[in-house]
Amino acid sequence: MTAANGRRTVGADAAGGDTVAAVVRQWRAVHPELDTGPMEVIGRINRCAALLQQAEDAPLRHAGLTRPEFDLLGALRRTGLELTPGELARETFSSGAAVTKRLKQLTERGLVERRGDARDRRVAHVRLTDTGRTLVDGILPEQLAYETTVLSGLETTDQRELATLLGALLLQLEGRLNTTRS
Amino acid sequence: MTAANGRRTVGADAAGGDTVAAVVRQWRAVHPELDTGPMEVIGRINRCAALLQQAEDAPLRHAGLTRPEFDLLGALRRTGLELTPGELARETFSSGAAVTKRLKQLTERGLVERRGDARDRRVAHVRLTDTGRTLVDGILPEQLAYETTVLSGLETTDQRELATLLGALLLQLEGRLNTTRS
DNA sequence: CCATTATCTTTTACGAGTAAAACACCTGCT
DNA sequence: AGCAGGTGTTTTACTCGTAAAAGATAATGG
Repeated sequence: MTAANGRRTVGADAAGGDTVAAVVRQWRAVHPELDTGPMEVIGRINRCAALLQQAEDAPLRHAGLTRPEFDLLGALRRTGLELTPGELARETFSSGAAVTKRLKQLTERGLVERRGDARDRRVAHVRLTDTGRTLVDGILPEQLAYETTVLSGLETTDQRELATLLGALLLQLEGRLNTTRS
Repeated sequence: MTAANGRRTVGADAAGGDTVAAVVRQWRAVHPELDTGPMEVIGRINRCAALLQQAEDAPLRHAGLTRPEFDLLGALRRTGLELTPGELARETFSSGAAVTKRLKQLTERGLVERRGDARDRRVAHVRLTDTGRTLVDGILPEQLAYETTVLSGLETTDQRELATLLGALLLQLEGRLNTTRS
């Protein structure tokens, strides 16, 4: 009872397939009456995200950045604008408090600068420094190249198909979750 | 310049599609020479995972459990065995330290019990209490029903196709990342 | 048989995110 | 003008995860 790698596993996952398939098999053996369809989608999305986050951040780590930090810098770079902390929070899907903390660190490292608004003194405007922009522009190609190799196990047509299906799902989720504030 | 919901956005995402598509369009405008293909897959996986985690845990929260806690209980339930902390860590893809902390809380709540090993006094064996098993068996159908509605925006055939593609990707990732310990 | 090394688990110190409150400032109404 | 309420940002208190070290025990090989 051993998986493809050397680690011993406890369950009925010897018979091939990914780890999520093994988990689903176990659940079906215990609760045959349940429809495990959703687990095969959601479980795999979560597991892929977890594995990708471990893997994909290698080029970032090399530059001393975390993914959330890079997302923040990237938002400034790809919009080409100065953004306020609130806008950065929306662009990076994180809380305002988290953005505040990240800005503090990125400012200390000289990657972004802040400037107060003349009219409305509550708001700040954040922009990339030259150093910050150079860093982003240097990392991005490496990051994309790395992601390309991570996905290289999948045919190009499958990658596109996957992107399309995920896009459709995402569209539903973003619509549903923004309206259904239960 | 407004997204489907009411929140103002800063970039060029008015033209429809999901938020990841909008981000990719911005990057392409700034760096037309880069192949943004991988972002459309990986970005969407990450974003889907983030949205699903907010949404999907509603039935769990209702039962006072976090997803990692439920994963731990679920591992015990679906294997039907007593598991050691180490095995639980592997089954739930988390660190040993995290498992230790969760076990402490779940034990205090009377959902799991521990028992020492007679032969090897380093290891502990953890099992569900009756309360714990009842809780898991009560939550699981709700959880699956909820996940079904979350995915209901996608045709059944598309869901299956998505599950298949994700399974193929996951198989690659799990193989690659377990061998390439860079 | 004892020392070294490996294994299993917990502890410690710390970093990072969150929700809620606090601040600071604007805006519109009377 | 002045205040009530709204908005943008930061602070506070807390939770949770992690890495690394510690602790305890087992296995191996001179």
